[in-house]
Amino acid sequence: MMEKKGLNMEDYANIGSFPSYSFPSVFDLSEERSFMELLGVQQNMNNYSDSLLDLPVVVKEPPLESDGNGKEYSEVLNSQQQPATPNSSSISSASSEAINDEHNKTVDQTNNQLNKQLKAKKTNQKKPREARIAFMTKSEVDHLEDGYRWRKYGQKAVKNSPFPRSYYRCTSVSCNVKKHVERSLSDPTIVVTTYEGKHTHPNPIMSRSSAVRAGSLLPPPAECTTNFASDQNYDISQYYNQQRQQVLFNTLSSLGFPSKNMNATFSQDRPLCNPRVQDNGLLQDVVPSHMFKEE
DNA sequence: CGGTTTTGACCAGCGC
DNA sequence: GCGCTGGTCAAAACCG
Repeated sequence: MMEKKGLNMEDYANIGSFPSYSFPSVFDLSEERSFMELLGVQQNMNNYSDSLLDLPVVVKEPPLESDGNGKEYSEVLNSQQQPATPNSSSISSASSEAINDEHNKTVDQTNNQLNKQLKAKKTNQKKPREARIAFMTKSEVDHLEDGYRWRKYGQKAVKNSPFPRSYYRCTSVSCNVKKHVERSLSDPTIVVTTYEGKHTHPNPIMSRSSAVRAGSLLPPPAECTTNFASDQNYDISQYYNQQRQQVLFNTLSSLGFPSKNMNATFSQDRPLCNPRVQDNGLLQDVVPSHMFKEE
């Protein structure tokens, strides 16, 4: 079996320029195409770089319309995955196949859900549903900070999984955005966060200076690395967490979530350094532009 | 005290 | 019709 390595600093810096690969970004589900076919995306990606295995899949489900005949599509994007931390590269390397399996399973679950929804659509044309966007993120914490305030309103055990699914609702009045968070069964290091709906209000913590925007796919700036090397109190994994969260922000922005003045910062509690300033720290930095579809 | 989390109950959709 | 499952409700507990 091919040995796979986790992301190192060089990989991390290079993700932003990985070559374009050709696969459909829009999938016609009117043919009841299996989401398993989307695995081809991952398989194709495997041909390019091992490090791409560390990229999460973003599955964007369209809202289910009640009017019937329109074609449905689902878009698969790739956003930056939190790379393995220096101490956890083994997670990435050892779990490359696990991640693929996870992709399989998650995509399969999504497929099953969509098939059900398609079936329901064909029969009853029931109530429409908001578009859903699912993120697979490697994280130690279940509830990833995304800048919005959420109130947990439920938790359910998931069939065939020891990990419960938590349900959250945006706390802003008149904002009906919901999300649910669950851990992957086959790879508990992966958190699957599914957003439903669009926020009707600005992000409450989006007012910080753009000078600390951390949207790039670059390794920690030199001073951070230096600090990391010289200061044991500096947790470089925190930097990567912030990077990942920023990408989550940017991904949401790219997919139509409120994104004006998105000068996010996640570095309030990280005084040792500022991440490299990047004006174009959007998902486009890591995803070929042809993969985007305007709504 | 107000906001959030927890958790059992409830409901709807679906398959058999 | 029944059971299973996902999703939501709401009262109680918790917390700052």
